[in-house]
Amino acid sequence: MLDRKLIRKDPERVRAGIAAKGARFDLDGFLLLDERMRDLLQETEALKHRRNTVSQDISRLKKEGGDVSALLAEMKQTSARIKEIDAELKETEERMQQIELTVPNLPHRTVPPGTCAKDNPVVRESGPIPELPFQPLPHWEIGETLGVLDLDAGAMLSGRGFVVLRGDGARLSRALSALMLDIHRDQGYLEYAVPYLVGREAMVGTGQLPKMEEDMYLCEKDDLFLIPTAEVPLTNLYRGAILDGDLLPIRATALTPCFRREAGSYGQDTRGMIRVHQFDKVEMVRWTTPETSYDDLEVLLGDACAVLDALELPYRVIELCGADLSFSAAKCYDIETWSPGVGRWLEVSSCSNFEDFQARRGGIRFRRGAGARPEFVHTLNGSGLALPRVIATILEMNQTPTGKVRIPKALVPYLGGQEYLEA
RNA sequence: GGAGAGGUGGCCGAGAGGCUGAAGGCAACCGCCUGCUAAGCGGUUGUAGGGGUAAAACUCUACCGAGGGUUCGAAUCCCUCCCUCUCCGCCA
Repeated sequence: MLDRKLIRKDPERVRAGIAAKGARFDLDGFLLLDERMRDLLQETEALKHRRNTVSQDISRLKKEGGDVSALLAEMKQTSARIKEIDAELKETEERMQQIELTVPNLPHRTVPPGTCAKDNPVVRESGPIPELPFQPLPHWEIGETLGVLDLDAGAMLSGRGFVVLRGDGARLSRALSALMLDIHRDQGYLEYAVPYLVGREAMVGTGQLPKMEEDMYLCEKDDLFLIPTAEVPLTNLYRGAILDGDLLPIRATALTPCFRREAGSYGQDTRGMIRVHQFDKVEMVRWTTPETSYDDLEVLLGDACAVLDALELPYRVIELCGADLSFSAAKCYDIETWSPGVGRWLEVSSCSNFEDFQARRGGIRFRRGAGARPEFVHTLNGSGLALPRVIATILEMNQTPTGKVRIPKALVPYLGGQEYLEA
């Protein structure tokens, strides 16, 4: 949610920011509603003031035995009028809130302009991509041959886009999760285990609702959503809270499955484990102050890259241009790792600063000291990392001509000393 | 799922139609005093929104779990919902 005062005071800046994201918003209509709302507010508040004072008079006069019938009659009318105005006020306010929930966050001034993914500049590369001295296979072939990946079983159980990991594949996934969580714990993140089903309010708080409802799995009986990312339960942990400023930045991490309908993405990236409806991901969230949040974003990005460094996987960091930024983000870096089997860069992490956009929606604030006014925190999150694509690139980057797959050194202890995956 | 109890400020806790933004206590902050520490004394301390201002000051309105209703007037009466606790049932 944007600051209503900002929309009021600097509509052109809002207009420009939304345009940079390639979104549309009837700003003028909103401003009209806002003006109407304030007119109504003033009228009803003046009437309420009158009612409050007259009510006192009535009480006093009654005690003195005076005649209050004229005042009662007047107040009856006044109250009726107040009721009318308040009804319209409520409706106006609700309409404004509905609109506000669909207005995207504004991009930070440093966000590169652009209209599509091609305009995302590469801002960092881990190093040269090692060339494999033979024709690399895609992970689904390696996985099926080793018996660690069973796509048919996934499709049979739940349909296309669901995968089954088997034996060392499942163990590799578990080992990766543990490694990632340990790395982030060392970086100062508190580990959580959170619900995978959340209420509407949580989804509105982080910005998935109302706009992205079609992409979410919903358990209708209980009106609970399957989380698309641990960002939702984690960020909402502090919904409505006023945090102690001295404790910022607060850091949290969690491993959860993520559920995404991926509506409308049929035909794209459908092979193997690249785009699936359910996948495990380790997520990091930071709550911080407005003045430090962009430093936090760089730290967060580094915290995510550290996982790829540990796994010895080549990667690059791209910065999303305006049009490619998600609804809630003000700035975002994607980390991509190289998949020699698919011949493409695969996104394994997205690190974003939401500034106070989510904090406004969820009412997450902090106080700089005793007696200071509460201010909205800035929230950030980043994947650290999404598992399936990491598993895919490990299989592909570490494949050998004999069909074995070398396990990255950092993972070996998590697999009981095992150094290779083999059939 | 059934039965009961309850949700009031940072916390505890009174209030049972008007004099209550809310007693009392605790905590925090500021000042005084005490040669340390503790105690003591005085004062201050909620949130949101509107108006106002260069910014303040100031001012109005709302807020006692949420939403409706009754009334000139609701923390207080009525209805609905949510949450917490206790007991019973069911279940990994």
